[in-house]
Amino acid sequence: MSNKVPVVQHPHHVHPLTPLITYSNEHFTPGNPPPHLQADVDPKTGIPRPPHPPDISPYYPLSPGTVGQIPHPLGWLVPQQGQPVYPITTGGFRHPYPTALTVNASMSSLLSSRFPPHMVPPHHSLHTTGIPHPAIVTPNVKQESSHSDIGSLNSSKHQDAKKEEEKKKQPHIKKPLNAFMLYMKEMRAKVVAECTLKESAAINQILGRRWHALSREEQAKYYELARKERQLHMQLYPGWSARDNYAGNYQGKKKKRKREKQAGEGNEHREYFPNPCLSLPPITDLSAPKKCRARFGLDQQNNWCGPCRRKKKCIRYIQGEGSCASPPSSDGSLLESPPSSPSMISPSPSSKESKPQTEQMQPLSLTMKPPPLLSSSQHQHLSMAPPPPLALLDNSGAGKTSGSAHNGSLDPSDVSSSRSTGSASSRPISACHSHSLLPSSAPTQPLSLVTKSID
DNA sequence: TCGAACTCATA
DNA sequence: TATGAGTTCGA
Repeated sequence: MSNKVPVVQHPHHVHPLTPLITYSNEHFTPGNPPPHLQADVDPKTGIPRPPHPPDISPYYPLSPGTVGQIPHPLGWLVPQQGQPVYPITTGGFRHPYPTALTVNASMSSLLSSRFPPHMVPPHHSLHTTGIPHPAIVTPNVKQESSHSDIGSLNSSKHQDAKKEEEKKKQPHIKKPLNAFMLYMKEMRAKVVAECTLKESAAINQILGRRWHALSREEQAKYYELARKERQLHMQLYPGWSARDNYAGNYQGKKKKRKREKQAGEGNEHREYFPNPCLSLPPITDLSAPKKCRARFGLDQQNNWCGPCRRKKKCIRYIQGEGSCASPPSSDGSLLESPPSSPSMISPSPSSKESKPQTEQMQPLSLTMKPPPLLSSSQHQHLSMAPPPPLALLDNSGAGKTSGSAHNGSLDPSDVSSSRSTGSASSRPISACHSHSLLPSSAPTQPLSLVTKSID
């Protein structure tokens, strides 16, 4: 990941509101020189960059001089005397934030934020503000590849390294955000606020569910937005294509090993838990330890069955003990006893074909990152813990997530308390989920999800 | 399969 | 501080 240069990206800077929130200079971090006095050159990349205050998305095409004016976020895209190159649909995106910020503005900033001016190819000189193009990341040319000098045993490797380095010197043109990404960017903050979630993975899951809960119309807007962004991207970088981006701009970034998608695991959970927050069981990985992993532990992976090694469905116990496929059903949670009828799964309006039932049985292994290295005994402990009582979330009528309408709380305290209390409480998750079912049990607490394992 | 955004944990 | 892992979806 040495090539992933966060030069122009800062996780917290993408909040759609930041452009408005942070316009005031008083918001600038004390000690920071006034933006206009700041050197605009990124020390790392040498690329001029906008003197954004820390809170402002570096993408946001605001030059210091524009502070206070709040120009149209797409201003840089708007040719002096022409129509915006990048017409933004004014379709009614919902307002993701409580502020008066229009979604259009928000979305516009999302878009424009990726296309600040100065990185635009020369022939597309749309602006002269000298703001780096967020979609272009000049990778840090690190010395890491110089290790090939050592002995230069392998001249070919050396050459490769050089080539790679040269590649690195070329700015990396980021892919335009796809529809989901746009949606994610916009909604992340909201989800975080609602659920007080910190774990990006969990948030993304929620966002994914919400995404599918969106009406087609809403999705279409994002698709359209993404399409436009792609078009714009293509305009800005005529030679660019997703493929090229991969083949040409690929900087040798180490691939993340993607978690094996456990047979559509994600989707069925989506179906089960329309409520973004509620949908995340406190301990999603509980099921995993029931497999070879639990049995043998991490230190005996050689004993695991193949699928388990690949984090796939354990075949051994499905066939042998069946514990994986059908964990002891102590409380009748849905997880343990898959829906007997498809009606249990209320398809979201835009959901794709429902997954095979077998997939529905897949344990939910999201959100919860189990302790990095659980000892076998710990795994055993986990495996003996009551199965995640995901229960009862009959999504009917809830398929369409209406944002904060789902005000379920997954406050860890709820979970823990519910665990130690009454019978119904032996289902921590259901307790959480039940907020929507049993409103009385849950005052309006900030949503929170337990993303860490519970003691 | 990769890459996009994002956060957290770790070396 | 940098990197990897983890999640999502689209291309």
